[in-house]
Amino acid sequence: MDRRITKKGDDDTSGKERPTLKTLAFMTGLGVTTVSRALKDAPEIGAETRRRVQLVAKQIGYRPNRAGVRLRTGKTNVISLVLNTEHELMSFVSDIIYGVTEVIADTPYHLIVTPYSRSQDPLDPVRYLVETGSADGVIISRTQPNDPRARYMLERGIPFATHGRTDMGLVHPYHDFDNYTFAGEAVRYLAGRGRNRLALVTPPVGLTYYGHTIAGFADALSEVGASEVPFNTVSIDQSIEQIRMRTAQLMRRKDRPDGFVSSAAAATLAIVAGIEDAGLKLGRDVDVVSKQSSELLHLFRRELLVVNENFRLAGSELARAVLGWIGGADPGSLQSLSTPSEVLPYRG
Amino acid sequence: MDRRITKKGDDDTSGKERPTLKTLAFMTGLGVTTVSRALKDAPEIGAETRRRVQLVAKQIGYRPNRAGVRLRTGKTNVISLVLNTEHELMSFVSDIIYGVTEVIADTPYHLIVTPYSRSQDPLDPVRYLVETGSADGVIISRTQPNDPRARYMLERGIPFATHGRTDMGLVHPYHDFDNYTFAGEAVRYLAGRGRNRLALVTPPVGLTYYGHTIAGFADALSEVGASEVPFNTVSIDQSIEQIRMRTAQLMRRKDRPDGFVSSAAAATLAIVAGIEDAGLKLGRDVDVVSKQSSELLHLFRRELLVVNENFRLAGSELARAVLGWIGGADPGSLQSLSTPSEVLPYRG
DNA sequence: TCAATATACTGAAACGTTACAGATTGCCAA
DNA sequence: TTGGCAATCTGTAACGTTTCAGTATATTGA
Repeated sequence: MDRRITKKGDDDTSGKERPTLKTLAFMTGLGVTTVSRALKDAPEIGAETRRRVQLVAKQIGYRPNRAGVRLRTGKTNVISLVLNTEHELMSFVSDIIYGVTEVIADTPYHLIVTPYSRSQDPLDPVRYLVETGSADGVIISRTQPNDPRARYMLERGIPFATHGRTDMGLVHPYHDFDNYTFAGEAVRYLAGRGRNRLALVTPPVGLTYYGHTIAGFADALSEVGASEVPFNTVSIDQSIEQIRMRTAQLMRRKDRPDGFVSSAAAATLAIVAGIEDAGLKLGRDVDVVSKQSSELLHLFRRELLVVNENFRLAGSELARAVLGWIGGADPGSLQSLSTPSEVLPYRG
Repeated sequence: MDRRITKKGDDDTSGKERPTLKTLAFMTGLGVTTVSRALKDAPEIGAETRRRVQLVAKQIGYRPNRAGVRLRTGKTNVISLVLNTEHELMSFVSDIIYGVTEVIADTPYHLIVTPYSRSQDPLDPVRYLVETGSADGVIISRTQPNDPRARYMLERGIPFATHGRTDMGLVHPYHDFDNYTFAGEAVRYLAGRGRNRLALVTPPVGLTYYGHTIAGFADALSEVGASEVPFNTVSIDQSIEQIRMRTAQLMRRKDRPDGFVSSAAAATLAIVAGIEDAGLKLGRDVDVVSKQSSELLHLFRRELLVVNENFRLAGSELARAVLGWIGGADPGSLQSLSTPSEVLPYRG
């Protein structure tokens, strides 16, 4: 069945059909080739012709057919955001998405979301995208120091950006939050309040920023002369209940910490619940510094100390980076690091 | 510049190139037409040929080229989720996305996210999608009783599903949470605890579920003989600070409410903050029943009373609905309503 | 036996775009 | 005048798919 409504004749300018190059060619009396080139400012088209074509195109609202372009050139005008469906339950995903869409709004690009589940190899969705040529650029998160996805995409020459850095001696665009500084500042702040037995709620083991975080934590600890209370059984991608229970256990011991540094807001809620389960009071018995991506923690407990991480910004930076690489920029110049805010106590 | 690496000859089965129908045709010794039809189980293809083609296709990992299909047939294999970038900051967006992706995972469909900002006409992105033929199906939220987007898509004959119902006498797929029942149950529960001066934190005025919510609230109020404390200056898409401030003002008045029904978790945080700003205590001076989409409110204050709304389910249902309509099902049969959980107090 | 018919397959055209290899025109130098 | 060249423009083919209108072969009916 043919979708077209008008009959086979080529010369219809009449109907409701979407205009194509052929339509423009007919209206201007030029050939489709000329029209095509005029629209992309090719040099061998006369200045007046060019203006004329572009005017008509604007008037009738011509938009290139994506399928045509994609079939002919391989260019999809698609950026794919690859997301883990299990871990990234947490809200910040929508912030990243909005950050990305903000940047690509004025471009011909579309954003497609490519999910994968815990059980899958994280490489699967990336391989799919590359093999089927479904995107011009890819954004991945949950980046690892030695990340097979980044390695694969570098090999295959497809532009991408990672949320978080790698450590493979390979250069590619990324955006990262400076978690080394975050953890360090958190420790220094707690030390400033006289806390000196600190526990760290780490990012997921294996991700690059896990390393950054524990390094910042450890370095600052020795700098200020505080000590670490090991809390290795907990990381932020565990369930709320797990974290809460483990925290309560920890806080009932005599050698309990008097300060926490938490890498995620959701985990912080659980930490606080655990602290209170153990009958202790936030701000008196223990202080908690936590990252957050929306301004909610101070509503939760005003004693909490927060550092803001802006995921919408991350999304924007990542989008800019991929687009930059697609546009031919040097990958090494498309790396950005976001500096943590100061540690912020509640200000009434 | 030609993308292809191998030379012009048509008969390459050698290289790393992605297999096409032509490749399959060459390998099987058939024509491309036959291969095409064999792959889609057309009746005029011999049973053995069909199996042979499908086997080879599986072996070499043939996947139809989306651009080719789209150009020829107009089928995009894309579902678009249209989102407001300003209001829907709140976390549940990611849940919807994951719900959608879960359903389309085993289909050839991709999910694209089409954003629009507050300033824009909500119809704009929908018009864009339809005019450029960018999607086979659309999912919209923030549905209004008389929704121009739904009307437009019905006119243009493009399958869609709405998150929330309309009230235009037109039939189309939707998924909705039963907010009438939610508000009613909340009132009854509060009345059961002896609360009889209740305030409602409404959904955004103008959306369909605003009406459902206030109706459920009002009906239950008169049923149990409680009275409403007007709180019209507040709705859930206001800023945290606004809600908090207004709540504090309200709670300092002598005719303050002794119960709240809140339509969103984020607003509830602000409500509680406002209550406490006024020096009152949750559970003693006032009770709050709130919807939530993740299990966080009980961590926040255990005195809170919650009702769960599952947005991941909503995403799945919406996706199923659009796919169903695309697949030719009766739109009227693709409507679903999700029943609220009971009101849940904290259970240690 | 012959025509009608069913079965299994096929080439060509088209969707909208861009790259390639011309074609046409005018102008200038020799 | 003529050859050469630059400036503009154009037709054809190709990307991978599906549909249309066949063709070739076997099967059936009388």
